[in-house]
Amino acid sequence: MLDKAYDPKPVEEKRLASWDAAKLSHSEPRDGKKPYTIVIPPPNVTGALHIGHALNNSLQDAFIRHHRMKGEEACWVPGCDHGGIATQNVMEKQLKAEKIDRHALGRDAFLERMQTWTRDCKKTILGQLHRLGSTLDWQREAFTMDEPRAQAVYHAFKTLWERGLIYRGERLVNWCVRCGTALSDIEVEREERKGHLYHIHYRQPDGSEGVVVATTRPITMFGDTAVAVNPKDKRWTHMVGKTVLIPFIDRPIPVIEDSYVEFELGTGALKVTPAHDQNDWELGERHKLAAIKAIGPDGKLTEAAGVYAGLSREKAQDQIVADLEAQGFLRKKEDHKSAVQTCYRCGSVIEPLLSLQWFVKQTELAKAPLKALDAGEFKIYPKNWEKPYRDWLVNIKDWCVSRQIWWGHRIPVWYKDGEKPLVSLESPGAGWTQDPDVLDTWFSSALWPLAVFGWPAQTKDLAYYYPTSTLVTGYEILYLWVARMQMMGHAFLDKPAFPDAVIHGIVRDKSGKKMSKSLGNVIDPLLMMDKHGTDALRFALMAQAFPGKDIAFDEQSVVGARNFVNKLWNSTRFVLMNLPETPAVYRLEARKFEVADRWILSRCQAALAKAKASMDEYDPAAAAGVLYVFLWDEFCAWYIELAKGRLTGAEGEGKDAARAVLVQVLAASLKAMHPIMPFVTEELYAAIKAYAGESAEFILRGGYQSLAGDWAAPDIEKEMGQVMAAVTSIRSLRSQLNVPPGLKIKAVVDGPFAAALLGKHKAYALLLAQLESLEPMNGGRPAQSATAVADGAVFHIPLAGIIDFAKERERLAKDLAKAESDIEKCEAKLKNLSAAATAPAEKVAEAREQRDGALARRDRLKETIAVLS
RNA sequence: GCCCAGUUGGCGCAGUGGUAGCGCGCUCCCUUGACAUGGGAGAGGUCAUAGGUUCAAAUCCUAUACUGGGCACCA
Repeated sequence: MLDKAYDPKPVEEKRLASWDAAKLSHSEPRDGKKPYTIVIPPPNVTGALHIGHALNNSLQDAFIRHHRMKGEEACWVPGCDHGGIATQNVMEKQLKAEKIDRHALGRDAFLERMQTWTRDCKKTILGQLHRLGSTLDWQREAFTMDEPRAQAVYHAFKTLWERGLIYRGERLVNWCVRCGTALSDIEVEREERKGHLYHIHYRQPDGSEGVVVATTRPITMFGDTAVAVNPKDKRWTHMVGKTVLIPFIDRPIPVIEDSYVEFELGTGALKVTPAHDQNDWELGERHKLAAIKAIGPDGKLTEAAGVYAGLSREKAQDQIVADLEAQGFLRKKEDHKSAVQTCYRCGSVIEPLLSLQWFVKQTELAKAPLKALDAGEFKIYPKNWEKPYRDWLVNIKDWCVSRQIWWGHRIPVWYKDGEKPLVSLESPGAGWTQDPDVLDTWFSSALWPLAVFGWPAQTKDLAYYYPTSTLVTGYEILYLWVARMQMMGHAFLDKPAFPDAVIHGIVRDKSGKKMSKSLGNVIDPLLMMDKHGTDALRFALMAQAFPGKDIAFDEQSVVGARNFVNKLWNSTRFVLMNLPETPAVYRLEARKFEVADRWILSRCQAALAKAKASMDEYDPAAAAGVLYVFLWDEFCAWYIELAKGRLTGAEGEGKDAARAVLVQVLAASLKAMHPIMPFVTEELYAAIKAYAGESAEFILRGGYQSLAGDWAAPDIEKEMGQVMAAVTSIRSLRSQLNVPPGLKIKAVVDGPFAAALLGKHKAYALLLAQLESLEPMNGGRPAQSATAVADGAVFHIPLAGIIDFAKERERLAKDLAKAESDIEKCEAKLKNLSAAATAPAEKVAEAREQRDGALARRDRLKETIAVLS
C-alpha cells in the first residue's frame, strides 16, 4: 500500500541506487542498433551547478530517456570543462583571500592547486547531475584537460598548423587588463556608458592654428601617428600634408586624407592611434603609419606618454583632461554616450592592444558548416537562430587562441634561437623553450564531440557514436561553442558534429530579470529538489521550456508540479486499492467496455501520440502539457470517477474491464511521462507493472508501449462530451442554488439526449451529479423545481422550499443571454460559410449543429422562465 | 543603423484561419472511503495599435509603438 502522500527523498535514493547498480545508463556500440548520442555541454569547474544547468541537463536527460525508450542505443557522455580564465579567476580570488600572490607562488604550484580544486569541483558537479536523475554514461566521464583530451588538442593544433590555418602574429587584440590576457572577439561584451567627447587642439610646429580632433579617450593621444580628415571636407583641406604636434609631448604627426573619416562625427578630424583602435589600425595599414603603444598590458601608460607614464588608465584620464584644460588645449567637452567593451569573465573594460598572439584562420574552416546549414544537414531548433548563426559564419574573423594565463593547454610550440618554431607536445631537447601561453578554453571545447570518443585515434566508439545526434545548449554560446564544434567536426572528420542543435532559453527570476549573485535572486536547484522533489523541479522547468524561450522562474511552479506528482501518486494508489492483492494481468483484449472506457482509451491514445511526437520534435514542454491535461483533467477528474461505480460493485466482467482500462492507461501514461519525471514514474510503474502484464525491471529497459489496439473513437468522444456537459450543468445549478455537495437530489430529464442519459449513461449521471434518482419527464415539469439546460438535455430538479425564485430567474436569464450570444456567433459563422463557395461541407454541418443546439437551449430556457414568471 | 523574437484575463504563459485556454492568484461551497499537495462552481480578456488579405483573423500580410535579444557602428 502506498503512503497517502508522495515523499520524494526515499524514492529518489532507492531508484538512483537501483539504476546505478544495473548500470542502466551505460552504452556500448551495438552493431545493427541505431545510436542516439549527446555530449554534455561540459560545465566549467568553477563551483556548483545553477538552475540553468538543471534545465539544460533535464532536457538532455529527457531526450536520452526518450530515445532509449524508443529502442535506440542512447549514450550521453558526462564531463567537465577546465574553464580557462573563469576557473583561474576563481582560484585567484581564493589566493587573494589567503593573501597569496600568484606569481610568488609560481606556475607549477599554482597548477597543482588548480588540480586539487578541479578534482573536488568535478565531484560536486557530477554528483549534482547524478541527483538530477541524469542517465549519463558514468563510465565515459571526460575532462577537457585529461590526457586523452590533451592529445586531441595537440593533434588538432598540429594538424591546423600543418594545413597553414594557424599563425602567430602581432595584431590588435582585445586585452583584459584585469585578467591579463588577450580575448577573442566573441568573448567581449558591449555596454553603453555615459562619458565625454573632448575636443583637443593639435597646433602646428610654428605655433599656428592646427586641427581640433574629438576623442572620448584623450589618454590614447600619445599613441597617435596621424590626424586624418576626409578628402572632401573643405574645412580641413588647408591642413592636409601639414604637420601637427601632440600636446604635452610635442611629437609631430602628419595630417592625412582618408575617406573613412566622416564629416558629421566629432570635428571631422580624426586622431589616428593604430595601436589602440581597430579602425585606426586599418587606417594605419593603408597609410603605412607606425603603431605606437601608449598603454601597456598592465593598463598603465607607457614611456610614450612622457610624464604620464606609469599612471593607470583612469588616473591618467583625469589628470590629462585637467592639464589639457589648464594649458588651453581643451576646446570643448560635451556629454557623449559610447559603447565600451567589457570582459565576459570579469566585466572590466577591454583595451584594444597590439600584441603577439596565435590565431586560427576561420574563413576556410567556416565553409563546410555553412554548406551543411544550407543543405539542411544541420538544423537549429528553434529555426530563428539559424540566421544569426549563418551571419556569424559569413562575417567570421580570425580567432585569437592564445591566452596569457596558466590554466589550460599550454601551446605546444617550442622556440630556440636561430631555429624555426617547432610544434611538439614534449620538449624537443636542450635549449628549446615552450611558448608560455595557453590555448583558449573554447579550443578544447570545440573538439569535445570528437575527443570524448577517443579522437584522434580511430576508435570503435568514434565510428559508432560520431556524428553525435543532438546538442542541447543555451543561445549565449551559439558562436562561442556550437559553431566552433561544427567547424572542427568538419575539419577533422568531414562531418558535422551533430545534425541538430536545440537552443533553450535562460532561466530568469520570476520578474524576468537575469539571475545573479549580486542581485541576490539566484535559485538553487538543490534547494528546490530538497523542498519539492527532483521530479517536481524537472517538470516545472520542462513544462515551461518552450523552444527557445526564456523562463520566468517562480518557485510556485515547482509547488504546482509537486502537486501534480502527488496526483499521479494518488491516482496509482487508488488503482492499486481496487486491484486484487495477488497480481492478475488485466489486458485490454476482449473486455466488456462501456462508453467511458472507450472514451478514455481514445483520449489516451491521442495524448500518447502527441507526447511522443512532441519529444521527437524537441518540445518537451508540449509533451508535458498534453500529459498533464490528460492525466489530471481527463483520467483523474473524469475517468476514475466514472469507473468508481463498477469498482465499488460486485466482481464481474464490468469491474474487470474498468480495472484493465485503469491499469493499461496508467501504465502507458506513466511511461510517456518517464522522460520528464523519471523517479515517481519508475516507482509507480514498478507497483502496477505486474497487473499490466509487463516484466521489464526498468521503464528504460521496457521502453514505450502504446495501448494494444486502435482506440481512436471520435463518436464516443462526442457522446461522452455530452454526458460531461449534462453533469456540469447539474453541478452548476447545485452550486448556484447552494445545494450541499453531499445532498443527493432527484431530477427529471427531457430532450433528445434524455433517452441516452436514462439508459446507458444513467449510472454516470447519478454518480457524478450526486443524484438520488433520474426519471423521464412524463407528467410535465415538476412544480417548485429548478432547471438546468445542456445541449440535448433539460433537467428539472424539484427543490420545494429551497428555491429562491427570484434568484432562479436571474440564473436562467444569464444562461439565456449566453445561449443567445452563442446563437448569434453561430449564425454569423453560418452566414460566412454559406456565402463562400469554398467553404468545407463538414464545417458547415458542424456550425449548423452548434447553432441548433444553442437554439434548443434558448427555447427551453425561455419556456422555463415563462413558467416561473 | 540592420536583423530576429515577443506584446493574450492581476501575474507567468500556451494557442498558426472557424464561438479565447492553462498554471498561480481571486470569490463561494465542500473534509463524501485515491489525493485539502484535494474536489465542485464562479468572477475576470474588444488577444498592443492602425490598416489590409479572407466567407471567416489572436492566428496570414503591411506599418507603428513598446519590450527583449543578435549583429554592426560609435571621433
